[in-house]
Amino acid sequence: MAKKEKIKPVVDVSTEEKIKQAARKVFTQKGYAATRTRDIAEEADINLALLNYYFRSKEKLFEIIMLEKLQKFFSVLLPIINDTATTLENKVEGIASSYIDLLTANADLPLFILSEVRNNPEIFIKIAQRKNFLQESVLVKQLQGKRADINPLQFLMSLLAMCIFPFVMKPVLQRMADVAENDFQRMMLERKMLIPAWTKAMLKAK
Amino acid sequence: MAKKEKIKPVVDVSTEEKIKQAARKVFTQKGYAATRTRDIAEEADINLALLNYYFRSKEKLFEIIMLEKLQKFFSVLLPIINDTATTLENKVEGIASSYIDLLTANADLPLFILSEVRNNPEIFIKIAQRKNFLQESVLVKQLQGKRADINPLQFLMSLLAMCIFPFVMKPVLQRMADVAENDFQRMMLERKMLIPAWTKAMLKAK
DNA sequence: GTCTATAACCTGATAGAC
DNA sequence: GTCTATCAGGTTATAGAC
Repeated sequence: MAKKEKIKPVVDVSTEEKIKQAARKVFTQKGYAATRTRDIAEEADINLALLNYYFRSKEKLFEIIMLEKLQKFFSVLLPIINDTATTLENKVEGIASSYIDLLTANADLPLFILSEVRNNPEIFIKIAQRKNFLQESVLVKQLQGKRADINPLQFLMSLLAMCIFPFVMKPVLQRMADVAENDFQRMMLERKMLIPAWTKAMLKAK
Repeated sequence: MAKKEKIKPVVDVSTEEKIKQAARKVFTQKGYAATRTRDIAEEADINLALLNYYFRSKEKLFEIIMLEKLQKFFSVLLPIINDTATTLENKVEGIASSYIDLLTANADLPLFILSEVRNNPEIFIKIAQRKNFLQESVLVKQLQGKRADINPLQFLMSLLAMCIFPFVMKPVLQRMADVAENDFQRMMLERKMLIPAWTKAMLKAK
């Protein structure tokens, strides 16, 4: 349980939580550098000084939000790829389904993480539990058992690409391909079926 | 006429060009908001005032660089997808090969474009020659001829994802999967073969 | 805990000498 | 065209009253 409030009505959250919610929104939308603490204060409907009272600095607040977001992003992946009870096909379905659900509700999450990691690689080390958690995963072993001739990272990268990239491209798609919000969501739902079918075909390809 | 130099030795470029080169580097590395005009001036090894003398403002300079980068990014795609003389398979090979070459030399190009478009959608309209240039392309028609039951955008999105996403993920990969620069480049070369094979399998999948 | 006022600093841009 | 010096405005952060 991340928070200690017993029952917290949605209409009356603590000031600290209001600031965090606002920070989540503004940071992910605009990125660290383009965000002013005033934007966050205004969004949270609180006084600017309170931000520093609760979080000391913009940077400290950002770090909290970023760690949260990284956690969110990877907590989808980790339990699935190391599940010894499921097949490779199950895992692919699970990853596609969970990521598409997560990103449908948080479309700006991947672009936020990726662009901030570029400017701030250090923060990324903090959450990376251990290096090579991908290569040492059950999924990779299953992959190698099935197709020893395929570099597992190549496959994994394509799988993640098909799940995540559409959300990174979303702003572009909406402008260059006239894809409305409805259409986009329908397409992402369809993707939950397409990705397992396509990756299955990829693993059969010679 | 922006410049009058006929032949310009690499060792002695004009001040204007030095500023542009520096701007290309700093803007793509850090993004618009995190870039200070002082960074660019320092990188270009010129006086800060000269930046404004030649380009009026940070924003104007950025616009020039961004248009250049968008041009670069889409000029790979446009001629290929509308070539009536090539097959669908040829087009996939061409896209994979050209994008991987382009991005190997300009790895931060996609993340730069994608993250700046988020903050500044207007500039994007300027270069988008016409909407729906994807849907109206020869490639989409060929796709529909082959598999009328597949949404061409779904296929195209996966194709571009497999070409571009690895470069967006590159900073993450290098930290979470311990992929060195050499390994990464080898993988991208391998991808030029994998993508045609995989997309072919995808189009056969039922 | 919350507010107002302000300090301390940074950044884009320009004036004016050369 | 290029430089130094500086301005004007904005930004983070804090001091101090309530």
